[in-house]
Amino acid sequence: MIKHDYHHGNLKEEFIRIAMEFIAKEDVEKLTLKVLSDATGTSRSAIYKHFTNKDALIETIIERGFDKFDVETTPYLKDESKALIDKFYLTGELYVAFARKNPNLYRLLFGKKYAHIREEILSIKDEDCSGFSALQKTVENGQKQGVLKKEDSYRQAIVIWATMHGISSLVIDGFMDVEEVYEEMYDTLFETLLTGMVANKVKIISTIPLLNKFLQPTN
Amino acid sequence: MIKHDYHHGNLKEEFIRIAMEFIAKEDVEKLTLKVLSDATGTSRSAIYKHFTNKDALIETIIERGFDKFDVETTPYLKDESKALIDKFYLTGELYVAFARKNPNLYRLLFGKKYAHIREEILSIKDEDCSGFSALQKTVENGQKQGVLKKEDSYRQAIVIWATMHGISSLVIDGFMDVEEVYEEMYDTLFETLLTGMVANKVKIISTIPLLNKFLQPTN
DNA sequence: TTTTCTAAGTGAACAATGTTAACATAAGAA
DNA sequence: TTCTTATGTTAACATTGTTCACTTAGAAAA
Repeated sequence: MIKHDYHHGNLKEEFIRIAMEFIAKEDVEKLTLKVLSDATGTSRSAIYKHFTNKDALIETIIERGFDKFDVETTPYLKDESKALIDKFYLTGELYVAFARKNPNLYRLLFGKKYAHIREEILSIKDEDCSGFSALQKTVENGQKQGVLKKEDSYRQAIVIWATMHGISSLVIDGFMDVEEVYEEMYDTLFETLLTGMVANKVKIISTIPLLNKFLQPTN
Repeated sequence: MIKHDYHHGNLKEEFIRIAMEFIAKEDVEKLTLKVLSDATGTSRSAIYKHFTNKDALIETIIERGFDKFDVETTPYLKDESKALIDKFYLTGELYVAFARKNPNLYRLLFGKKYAHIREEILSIKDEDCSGFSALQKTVENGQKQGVLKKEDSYRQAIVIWATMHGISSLVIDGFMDVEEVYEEMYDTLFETLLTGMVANKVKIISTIPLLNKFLQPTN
C-alpha cells in the first residue's frame, strides 16, 4: 500500500499484525510473502531480516494464537464464583465460540499441518497444553466434590476435549446444516456428555436452567 | 520409474492408483504432479489429458476414499444379527480405526481444504452423507426399541459423530500421549457417551463385556 | 564534523509448483 | 494408405519460498 521510507522502524511487529489480521479472514494457506510485502510496502524478501523463514513467522502467529485462545476460553475454569458444573458448560461454550469466530486460527492451532511447531511451543510453555491442564484440574475438583464419577482424570479430560474439538471441527469445516441447528445441538451434546460423567445420586447445583432440567439425582 | 511406450494404455487409472498409494503414506500436500509423472514414467503435463487439473484428480481420490470409508466403517450398522448397542460400539471402533490406519485420507475426506469437493460429491451420491444417514437410522431404531432416549435423532446422530470425529482427529493429529492410552480412552469415551444416551430403566442386551458392566438399568 | 559500521531494506536469480500451448506420435477408422 | 484423434512431449509462464550480492540510513566512533 503505502511506500515507507527505507527503514520502516517496526516492520517485524507489522508483519505479525498483518498476518493475524489476514488469518482472521482467510486461510493460512493463502497467506503468501507477497501479501505481506504488499501490505507493508516492502519487498518480498524483506521478511528474512526479521524471521529466518516463513515458518518462523507462522510459529509466532501460533504462539500469539495460543495466548489468545487461553485468554478467551479459560476464564470460567479459574473463576471460583462459578459452580463447578457451570464451569464446564460455560467453558465449552467459549471453546466452540472461539473456533467459530476464528476458524482459520483454530485450524492453525489444532490442525496437523504445523503440529511440529505446536509441540515445540507447548513443550516450552507448560509441561502440558496450558488450557488442558486447567481442564484436568477442574475435573479432579469435580471428582473430589463428588460431582463427577471417579475415573482417570486425564482420560475424562480428554473425553471432554475430544467432544468439544469434534463439534467445533464439524461446525467450522462446514459439515451439513450444523450451523443452523448449532444452539440446540450444543445443548444435546453437553447434556449427553455431562449425563455420562456426573456421579449418580448427587444433587447438582447450577445456575443454568438447562443443567437443572436433566441433572436431577436418580434416587 | 519404468519408461513406458508412448501410449500407456491405462494411465488414468494408474494416476489414481499411485495417488491413493501415496496418500496411504504421506500427506496429500506432498502429492505433486512430478511425483505422479515420475512414478508413471511420463511427463509432468501428461495428467492434463485425463483430468482437467490437479483438483479433478483429488476429487476422484475423495470419491474412492468415501467408498472405502463406507465399506470399512458401516458393516455393523447394517448387520441385523448384532445387538443395537453393540452396533454403536463396534462401528465407533471401526471409525476410529479407519482414521488411524488412513490418517492422510481421513483428513482429506473430512478436513476443510477440499470441503467444496466433498460437498459436491455427497450431494450427488446421497441426500446426505451416506454413512451418516445409516447412523441416524440406527439411532431411530434405538429410540423405537426404547434403548435410547427419545430426542431429535439428527442431533443425537451428530453428537455421536462429533465425538468419534473429535477423538479421531486428536489421535491422528498427534495430540499429547493419546496414542499410548488409546484403548482405555476409547472405552472411557464410549462409556460416557452411551451412558448419556441410553434411556434409564431399560435392560441393555450386549455381547460386549464393557457394555454390560456399566449399562445396568438404574431401577 | 566526518568516518565507519551495521541493521534493515532492495532486486535479481533459483528451483519447484501448477498450468497452458504448440507440437509429436501412435492407433484405429476411412 | 491416409486421416483423424486420443494421448503423449517439450517449452514456456506466473507464482511460490528462498538466497545472495547490493544499497541505504542512522547511530556510534573518530
